[in-house]
Amino acid sequence: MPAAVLQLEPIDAGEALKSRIYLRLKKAICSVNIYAETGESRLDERQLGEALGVSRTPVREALVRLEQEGFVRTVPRKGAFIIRKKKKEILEMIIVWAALESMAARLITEHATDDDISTLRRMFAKFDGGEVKARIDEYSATNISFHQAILQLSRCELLNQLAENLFIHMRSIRMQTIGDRDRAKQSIIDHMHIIEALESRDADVAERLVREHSLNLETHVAQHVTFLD
Amino acid sequence: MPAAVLQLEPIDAGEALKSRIYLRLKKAICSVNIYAETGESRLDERQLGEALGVSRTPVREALVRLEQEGFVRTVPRKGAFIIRKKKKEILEMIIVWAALESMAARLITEHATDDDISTLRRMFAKFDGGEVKARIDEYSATNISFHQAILQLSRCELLNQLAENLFIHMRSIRMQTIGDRDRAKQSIIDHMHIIEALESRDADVAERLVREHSLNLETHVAQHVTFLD
DNA sequence: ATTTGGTATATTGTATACCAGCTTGACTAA
DNA sequence: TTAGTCAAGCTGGTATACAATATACCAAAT
Repeated sequence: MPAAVLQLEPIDAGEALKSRIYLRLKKAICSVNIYAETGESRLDERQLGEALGVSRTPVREALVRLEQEGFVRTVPRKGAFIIRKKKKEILEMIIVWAALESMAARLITEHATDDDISTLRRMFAKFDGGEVKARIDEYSATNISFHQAILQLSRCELLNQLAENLFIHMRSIRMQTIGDRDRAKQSIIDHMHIIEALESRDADVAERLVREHSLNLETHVAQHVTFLD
Repeated sequence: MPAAVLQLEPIDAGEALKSRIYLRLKKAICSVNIYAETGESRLDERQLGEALGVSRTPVREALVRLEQEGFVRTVPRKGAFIIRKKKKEILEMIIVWAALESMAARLITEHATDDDISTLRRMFAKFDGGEVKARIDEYSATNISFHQAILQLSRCELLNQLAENLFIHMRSIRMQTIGDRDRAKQSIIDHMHIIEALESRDADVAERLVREHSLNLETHVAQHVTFLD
């Protein structure tokens, strides 16, 4: 006699402790790690393990991953510290970001649907009046979402993944520079031009505009940012 | 009295076992991991530790790093396996590589010395005769070195670092496609154009040529490569 | 003979034990 | 008072022990 056929999902046997710990720590770091922070930032393995109810081993493996991603630095015999990037490293990150995001823009012109692109335009609808400066915090969030959306719409997972690790730092930088001079106003203008290029499916222009937008940020940081180092 | 100021290099306080193991394993994987390999590719923690004369713990931490970088995949309760990328992932890597290398080319036109750039040209001197196909293996090595050199001359550490992790896969792909059709011949032509653009410090052209050179590889792989999956 | 279930074994995941190197602070001597 | 030394205890690095699970093999039943 035939056995009864049950439709069963395979149970998720894994995503072991180390992965869950990794995600917890990353989340915690991302929500704290503002460059404004001043205090010491050492992560005590025993303390973390105790707080999470596990031993040091999986905590250490999570820390190794975080180190590999550039979120923490472990000094032999001293411990793991949340990283605050040097200005030079920030500038390099912006350059790499420019490379990744401009390629993403190129891919969008080739692969994305019109509907996808229209979501970008809708993000800025509420700032049509032009009073950007008055709602600078709100605009800052939109600004950041815009750049994240560019990466996601590229439909290139690897591009997304690499950008993701730069993102936490980029977010801090963008938040702390958006208020300078009339960068917000220029930002919204740049974004509109980028959207127009995407809508007209002009890969070369879209790529160039995105790159220049990022590299402008790089120049600005190089010249005016003093809160690093 | 003011203390004498001595310029002292910080001594290398360790680079603990896990780092050295990590480098060893990475090197070993890079030198073996050809997509031609067929056999099982599991890495036995105990065995590795024994071979290196250490316990499993530092081996595991090295494996976590390698996993994070995409060289191995660990399956819960089963172990770590050297990764063979799917075709889709290879294509994404080539796209990301194009983004990184084209940005590197741009940076070269801005930062590199004439002497730096001349080293690129010298790499191809021995193939001046045009008999590339006869020495395809030798040319393949030069081809790969060329792309590596572009990244290095950019003087952007982060760009280099990110490209480094894609490199092992790119190398395999390049080695296995350089013999197809007359790709070698076209390759050397492309490279010369790239060098000319760099020499004339034309950022836009250099960037475009590098990008197109990579994306041509992507198209070729998409259409003709069958040894994946 | 084939299939099924159990058991033995091997291997990873996690916890704990132990070691080495710093850091700190107190005590002593100049 | 100050500098120097020594000891104790933190803290991370490594090794090992224990638990959980996957795989392979074998025996028994149909």
